[in-house]
Amino acid sequence: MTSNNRDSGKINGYFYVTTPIYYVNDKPHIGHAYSTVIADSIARFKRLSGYMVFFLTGTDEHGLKIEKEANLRGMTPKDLADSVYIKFKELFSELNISYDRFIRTTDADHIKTVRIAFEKLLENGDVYLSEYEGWYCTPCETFLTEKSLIEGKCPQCGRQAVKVKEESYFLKLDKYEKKLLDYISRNYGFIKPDFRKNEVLSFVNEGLKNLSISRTSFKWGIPVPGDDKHIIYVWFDALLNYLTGLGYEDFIDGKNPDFTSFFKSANHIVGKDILKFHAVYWPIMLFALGLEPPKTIMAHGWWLTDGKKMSKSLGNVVDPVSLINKFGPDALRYYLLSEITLGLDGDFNIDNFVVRYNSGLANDLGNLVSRTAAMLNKYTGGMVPGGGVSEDGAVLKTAYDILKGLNGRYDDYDFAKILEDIFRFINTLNKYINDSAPWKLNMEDPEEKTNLLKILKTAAVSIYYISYLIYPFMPETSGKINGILNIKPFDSAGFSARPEDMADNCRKLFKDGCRISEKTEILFPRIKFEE
RNA sequence: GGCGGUGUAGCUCAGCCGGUUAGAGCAUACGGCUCAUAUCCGUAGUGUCCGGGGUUCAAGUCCCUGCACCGCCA
Repeated sequence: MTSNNRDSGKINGYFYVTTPIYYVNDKPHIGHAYSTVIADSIARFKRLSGYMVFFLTGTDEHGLKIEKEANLRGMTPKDLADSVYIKFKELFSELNISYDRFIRTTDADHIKTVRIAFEKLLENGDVYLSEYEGWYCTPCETFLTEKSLIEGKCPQCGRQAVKVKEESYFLKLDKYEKKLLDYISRNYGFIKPDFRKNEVLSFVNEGLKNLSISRTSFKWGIPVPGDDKHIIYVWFDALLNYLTGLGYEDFIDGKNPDFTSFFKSANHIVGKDILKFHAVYWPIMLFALGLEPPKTIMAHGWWLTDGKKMSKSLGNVVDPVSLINKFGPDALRYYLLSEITLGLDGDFNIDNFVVRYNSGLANDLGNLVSRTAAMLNKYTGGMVPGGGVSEDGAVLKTAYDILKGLNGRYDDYDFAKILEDIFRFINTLNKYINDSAPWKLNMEDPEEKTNLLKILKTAAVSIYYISYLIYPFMPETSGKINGILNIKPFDSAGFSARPEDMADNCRKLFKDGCRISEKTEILFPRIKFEE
């Protein structure tokens, strides 16, 4: 699973990407698949570009909600976590998620990291013991201001808030308020997309109150070092997973030289609902620990079902596993990534899914590969012509133009645009084949033969480019295409190619021609609507 | 209540600093091809660019206002 480019001699930089860690109170839905696929795609692209990549995902397993749910089911919280965590792991395996580590907040090294961090902040005074008096929403584990209550109820969940007075540890937020504002405004691209940045800025501008980071009302969690009756707040615990995953403990001991380089490049992929924790509390925790904030917090939108928010009570929760079983992992990945632009919400609709599958994947891409392979086998005995035959310049220029803009598009997480470009290229190629009509050419005529070979080579080389371009989004399909072309897949050990290397790469690769495989697999069988 | 955003073809959306007949994909209709997964390619469209007012030689694009929807905060 792990792959980095340390040994390839072509290190292009460091890249650290994380998903949220998923709460184990319920099995995974399509939103979990979405965050994870985003992270996987960028991780794959960066690896392919020669970066040292570390990709972290995992599960968040502590907190009152888990304790309660476990009690309800008559099991221990850890047993509950074990049973749900495995479902996430299975989903990610079926989705071909190339994570380097799957972290659990119950892992021993994480618990140690949290304790180290807590003690450190206690020592430097950024965490202090005090007393909280006010309103509290038990299910949300959130302290509420009197003003925010709606008829005595929690504004978030609508349930009865209770008045509490208890001892609690607090994290100094006010101390770092200015520093945070400064950091956000000076670091373009820290919060993506941009309109979310404004929301965070206005939130911080209104002033931050110190954050309670311990609870005494339940047991399931990490106890405060030296003060066992306090359990560390689930968010303080959870956010620190991003440090554990990189080996914070070793870093503290001076045994982790890559830690700083990796963390500087951190990209946290999060849902819009947890942006505040990542863009406000997390950077302040890091300031307090003497670390720099991550490079980017990328907040994506939500998946709705037929226009409505997914919820168990509505019974409209989309199960990613059944979709994968029916349509394959890449069909789901393609749909998730192409249907949503940047940070906006998307609507999951199964009819639309099938339409997009048939028109884009089956008809355009799948059929292109299929017709090209068939012609090669029919006209040249399966040989892609070598260096003596040149490709059509206008067609390849389309590919070069996409490659030129690729790094920037990835920096913006603009996957929908990249896929749009790729599919425009696929159309260009289909049109090129139609217009030049190789089936009308006569192999016996020397001039027509030259032309035929040129057309087929253009198509084959272009398909290799397409395979490269779709690899981060649809790794399995890319692998199948390379299999048809008889070329090693893009995730072969030691292989890396930046977009700007691809032209050279292709020249070498096709210098002596190559023989494609005889039987060609249908990449995406058409789906009939009756199904 | 405060701040911000959105409203463009049947659907999903693109339209940067205002400038020729307003665009793309999907869906629809018709035509072409047969290498291919009954696939591919071409052509045709339709739009009071939310309503109203204003600035300008010129506004979907700027300003004001009304309506509708959405986000963050309270």
